Amino acid sequence: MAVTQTFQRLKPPKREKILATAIHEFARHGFRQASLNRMARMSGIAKGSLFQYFGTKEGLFRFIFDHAVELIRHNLRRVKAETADQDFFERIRSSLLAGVAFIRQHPHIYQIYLKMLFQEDFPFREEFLEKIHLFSAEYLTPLVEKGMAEGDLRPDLDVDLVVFTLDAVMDRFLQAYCVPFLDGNAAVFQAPPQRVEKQVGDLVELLRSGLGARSGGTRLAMNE
Amino acid sequence: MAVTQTFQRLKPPKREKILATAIHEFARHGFRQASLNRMARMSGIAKGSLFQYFGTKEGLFRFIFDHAVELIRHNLRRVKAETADQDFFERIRSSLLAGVAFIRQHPHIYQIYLKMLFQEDFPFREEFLEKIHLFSAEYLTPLVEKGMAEGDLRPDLDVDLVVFTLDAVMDRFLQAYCVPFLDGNAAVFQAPPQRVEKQVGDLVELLRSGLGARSGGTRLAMNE
Amino acid sequence: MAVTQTFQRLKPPKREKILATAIHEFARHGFRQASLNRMARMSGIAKGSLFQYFGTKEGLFRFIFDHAVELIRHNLRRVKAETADQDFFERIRSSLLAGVAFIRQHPHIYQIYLKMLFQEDFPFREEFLEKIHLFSAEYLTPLVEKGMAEGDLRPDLDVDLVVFTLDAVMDRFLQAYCVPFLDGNAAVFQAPPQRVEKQVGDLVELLRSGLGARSGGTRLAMNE
Amino acid sequence: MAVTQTFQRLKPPKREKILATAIHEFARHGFRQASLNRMARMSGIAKGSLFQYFGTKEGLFRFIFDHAVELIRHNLRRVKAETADQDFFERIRSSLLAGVAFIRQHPHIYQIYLKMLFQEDFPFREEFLEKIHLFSAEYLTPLVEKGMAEGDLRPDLDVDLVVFTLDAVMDRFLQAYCVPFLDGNAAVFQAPPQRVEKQVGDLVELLRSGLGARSGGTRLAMNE
DNA sequence: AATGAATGAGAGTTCATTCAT
DNA sequence: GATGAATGAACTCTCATTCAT
Repeated sequence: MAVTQTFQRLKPPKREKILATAIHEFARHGFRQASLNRMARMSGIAKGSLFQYFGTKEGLFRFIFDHAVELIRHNLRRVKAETADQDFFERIRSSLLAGVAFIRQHPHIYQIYLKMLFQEDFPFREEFLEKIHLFSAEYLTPLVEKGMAEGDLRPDLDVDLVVFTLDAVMDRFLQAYCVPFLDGNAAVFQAPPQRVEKQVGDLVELLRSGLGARSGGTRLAMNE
Repeated sequence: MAVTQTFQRLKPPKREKILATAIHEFARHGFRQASLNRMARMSGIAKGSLFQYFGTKEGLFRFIFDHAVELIRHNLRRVKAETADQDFFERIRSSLLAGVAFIRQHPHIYQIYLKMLFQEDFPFREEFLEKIHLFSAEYLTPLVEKGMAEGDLRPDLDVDLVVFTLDAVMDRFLQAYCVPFLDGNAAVFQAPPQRVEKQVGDLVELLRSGLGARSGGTRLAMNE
Repeated sequence: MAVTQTFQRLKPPKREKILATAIHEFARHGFRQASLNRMARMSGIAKGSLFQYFGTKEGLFRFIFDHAVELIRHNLRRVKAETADQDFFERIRSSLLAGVAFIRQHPHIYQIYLKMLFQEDFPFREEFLEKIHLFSAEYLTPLVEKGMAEGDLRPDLDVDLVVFTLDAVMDRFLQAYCVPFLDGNAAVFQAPPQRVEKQVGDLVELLRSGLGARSGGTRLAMNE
Repeated sequence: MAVTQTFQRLKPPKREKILATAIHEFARHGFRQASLNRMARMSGIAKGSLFQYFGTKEGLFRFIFDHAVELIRHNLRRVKAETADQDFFERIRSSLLAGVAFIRQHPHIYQIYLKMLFQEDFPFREEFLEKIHLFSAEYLTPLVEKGMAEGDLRPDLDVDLVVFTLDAVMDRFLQAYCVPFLDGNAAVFQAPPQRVEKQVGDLVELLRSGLGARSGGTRLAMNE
């Protein structure tokens, strides 16, 4: 167990304060460079207590990590359920908007995610990489399969390749759209809402014209 | 100048040894966590000498950085020139293969690149981000424009959106394909050559069917 | 605050030991050349602890500095009060003797004072120089003014010039008398007490004969 | 010998350059904190050469030191000779003005002098202190003795006490007047010439009224 | 259970000095 | 004789972790 009962039994405000401070610190500095000294100072908690609760720095990070995974998993499930009756490209649009909303709400967690992606000396990196494959494996794949079954997608496409491509494009869109709003210091994320609708819309239209069943830019052109 | 003449005048084997050790160290640990102590120990020189050569840790990194930028820029130019007469999608295929080859040859540089992408406290990160926009701005954009002018691409596409999509897909392909071969410790990159050809081929075919002039749309139109 | 509560809460013997060692070190070597390594070794504590207590080398020096300023200020006030009813030249004599006694009791602080006077790269040097002007401004000036008002001094004298001269002579006397007893290494200050009385006496008599009311100036004025 | 013949045989411009740079460096940073690296860089001379010429850092300082002592001694002798026919207080005035002129011409040497006064870890400090007693012993004492013999000074004065007082006052005057003009960085010494005449004049008048033959002392003597 | 003082290894950096060229 | 590359000790400072209170 990465965290003691002692911590779980703390009064919620204190627990939240510690959690928030730790997430903030790891988001700003990554794992190795994060300082327990700073965390203790900023959360007003004794340094020794942190060790009592989490054993080691790694134990604390483990706790944050699990917490974040849970948040994300829960979010994906919710979006999946709420969009079950939409057409394929609508679901993609909704997923992207949900992604932006999530990052807007939890910017620090997204920063930790970005850091973990390529920072090899994070602990659990292997496990982390496996877990984010959830997105493709558990989220996108069924979506694409359903989309093909229901005729929203061109029937000649390879499912895995489509999943790969969508994953790449969507992930990169989130990065391209959100990173500029992540303040280097804190988590100030305020993107103008009208712009994101437009940009997501354009991207989804491109995907639809390339992958959609009734697609084919030329034909549309000829029709006009 | 980030490096002294002293370093440039060293005997090549020694110079290479120091360079290789430094690249290795930065690739494994990022900037902040990289240790000049380790570098000195591993390259068999005195710690003080590193400072004589590069002034500061940042100076050393700057040197590695410029070296890498030069390597990449040179590579891109070469590929561009060598593929000038190919059709658009052939060029994309060649670019991807060249990318894989480059990473295979310089795995540590690729690791540093990946770390710099999201590790906020790298020095020169701003400059770095500007420089990798070269890829889109100076490399992909002209390619796409020429592809559209010569009728390889559907004429209804927005150039910027296509560039964004290609950038995302190609970058993610390189990550997806190459990262598993990057040993956490060192730079052991040995991917079976026949597989990369196949995978690049499949990806390019998907792009062609989605974005190519004679792609799905027309055929679907004929079907009706 | 230049020093943490941590330090203030230490058991007095340990606190004194650290303080004494630090004063000793700064007295011997000045600021830049003083070594926290040595201090830690000599006071038998860990190097890290010094930083826990004082934050930086400068913080430690700041603490010593404030401590010394307080000592000196307190001493001056005490002497001023205790000699309030004496005639001007008696007060000067008492001040000099008090100065010698102070240096005898706190030789290291006097050494630090001397170093700060002309060692330009001490921290707080500006502040320090301002503070020692206290001596002239807050201590000597009122003394001289009272001395003139009460007819102890020749009425034709310029107050500022007298203050300047007294400051110079007294300061130089303390240097000339005390420096030979300051061991280069440690703080061995043992001047034969009977000699200091004699020397101070002689000096004050010279001052009296030059500046005293019944001396030359007035008579010359009358002669003209 | 503190300096090799090699150095003495250098072409004068090079020799001067090295000397000037070294004086500048020791003036700015004192002995320990002065950096041979910087000296080598600023004088355009190889670091190794400095060691060839002077053996050690201390050897170099020794050379500067002797050079400075020679300059000062020469200056004192010149002033003494040039003022041989003046009255005592005129000579004091001339000496002060000559002191200001010397510092104006060699500000760096004066800075080194000030640093050596109280910086205990200068090499040769003992020897240095002995040598500056030259001023009192070889310069002031004969002046005072002659002044008394010729009736410029009150006959009741103790020669040593007068020498001590003059030494203190004159030294302190030079410090008080010149230090503000010594730029912390370089040696920019530009004091308005008309002011120094006035200030020296006032100080000398005070001395004359206190110590001069036609002042108080005689009358007191007559009173007895 | 909570604290925070103590620690020591390791970080980047500077520098006088040596010595092969 | 002149050079400047090489060195390693010492510097200030940080930090995760331990442990007595």
